[in-house]
Amino acid sequence: MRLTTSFFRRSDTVQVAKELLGTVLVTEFEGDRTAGIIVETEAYRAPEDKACHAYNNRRTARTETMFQAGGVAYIYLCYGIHHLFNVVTGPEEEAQAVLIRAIEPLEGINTMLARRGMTNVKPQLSAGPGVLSKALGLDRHYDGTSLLESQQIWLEARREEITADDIVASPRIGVDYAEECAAWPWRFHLRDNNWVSKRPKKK
DNA sequence: ATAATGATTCGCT
DNA sequence: GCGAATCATTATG
Repeated sequence: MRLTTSFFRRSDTVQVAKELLGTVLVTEFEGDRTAGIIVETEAYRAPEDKACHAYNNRRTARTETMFQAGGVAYIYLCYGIHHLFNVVTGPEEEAQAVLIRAIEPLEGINTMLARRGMTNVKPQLSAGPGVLSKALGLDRHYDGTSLLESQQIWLEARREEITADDIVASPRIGVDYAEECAAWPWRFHLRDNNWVSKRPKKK
C-alpha cells in the first residue's frame, strides 16, 4: 500500500515524522528495485525552527521545494559530498520536511552493496542520511519528485504494527548551531534497532 | 581526530 | 556580479 496525499499533507510534521517510522522507502531505476524500512527520522519546520533551511519562511531557490504541498522529495547536497533525502509534509506554503536518517535494507541488497562499494552487509550500508541516499541511488537531481505519482521513488505503508512504546525521541543530530532549537526532541527512531545511525561523539 | 568537498547563501560592490 | 564562510556527514588512520 502506497502512502497517499492525506498522510503527507497534515500540518503536524512532528507527528508525521513519528508515523514514517516503519514505513518502506522504495526506489526503482531501470527495473532495479531497492527498498528499506525507515528506522530513523528528524522533523524540520519553518518558520520557528532555526535548524530548518526555511527558518523564518526564508524562500530561496533551494528551499522553494519545502514550500510545496506535502508528498514530494526534498534532496540537497550537504558538506559538498552527501545527498540528504527528506519528505516534504504539510499543506502548500508551509515549509516542513522530515529528514530520513536511516533505513533497514529490505530489497535489492546486492544493488545497494554495489552502489556503496561494499561486499558485506553491515549497518554502515544504510545507517546515516548520506549513505542511505547513496544506497538507494538518490541524488539532488530527484529534488522535487512527487512521491505520490513517481514510478521511481515512493513510500509504502507499515508492514508491521508500531506502537508509541517502540519509538524513542531525542534531540536532532548535527544542529548545534540552532541555539534553543537544537535541544528540541524532534529526532525519532525505533527502539533496539541495529540500523539506527550512531550519534557522533560529543565535542 | 580530522580531511575531504561543493552548492548555497550573504554581504558587499 | 563576486568572494568567503557555512554546512541536517562520512571514511580513514
